[in-house]
Amino acid sequence: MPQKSLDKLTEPMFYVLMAFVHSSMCGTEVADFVFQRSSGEVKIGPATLYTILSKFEAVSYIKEIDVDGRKRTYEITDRGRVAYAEEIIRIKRMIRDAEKGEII
Amino acid sequence: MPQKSLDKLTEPMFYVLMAFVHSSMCGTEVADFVFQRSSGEVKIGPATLYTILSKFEAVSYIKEIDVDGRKRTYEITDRGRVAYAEEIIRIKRMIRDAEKGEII
DNA sequence: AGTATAATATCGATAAACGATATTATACAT
DNA sequence: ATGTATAATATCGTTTATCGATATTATACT
Repeated sequence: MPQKSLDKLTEPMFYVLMAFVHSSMCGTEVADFVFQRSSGEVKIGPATLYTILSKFEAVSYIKEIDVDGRKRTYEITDRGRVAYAEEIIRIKRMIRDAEKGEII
Repeated sequence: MPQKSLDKLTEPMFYVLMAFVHSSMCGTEVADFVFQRSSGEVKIGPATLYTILSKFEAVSYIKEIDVDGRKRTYEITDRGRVAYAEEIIRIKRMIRDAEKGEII
């Protein structure tokens, strides 16, 4: 059977995938990337981070490409790129829907 | 002490507030509004809906303005408008951050 | 009065976030 | 080679949200 996908991403998940679209990296590098890319607005602690990495590996949005001591490096997969692109569409739809209404 | 706010909104919460920005209404009207405004992409069932209404009333994003039999009508508050505006900013920031990177 | 309908409310299970803490592997100093 | 610091990952426990299913309640219409 085909592999399971996540029907939508949460904010931290979205930023984690964004990191891997930028480049392959390990967990702590993801956390740093997200913090910087979001200008310090989004902080992902270890609990959330490694939970998401496990989940993403389980659904094949990322795959491990290197282990060096404790350090595990992941790279995004085609499935991961698709999920990321779909999430961008979903987010943009939210903005469009909001702008259908009155300006507040 | 000042009243508690939600630090961020989920997708269904965002669409519920969007409904009240449009006009005062009751629960089932909210569900219909969200379905239509999102072109059928977002469906909020009763469990999620009334959980969110209770939460929003508790944090004063909406207030009850009429009860007619079972039907309870709510209107958005100033606090609710602020939360909605902040959420739009947050969502737009996600897109901006995504577009800082490579086009995929 | 009895039945249909509209609207709200609740149950129970699943998923996610997150601070705090623990574990593990390497590097560096003495 | 031992000890200590550091980097990186992993897990615990609590809280919050979603959501399908089902139940409850109030009104309207025979």
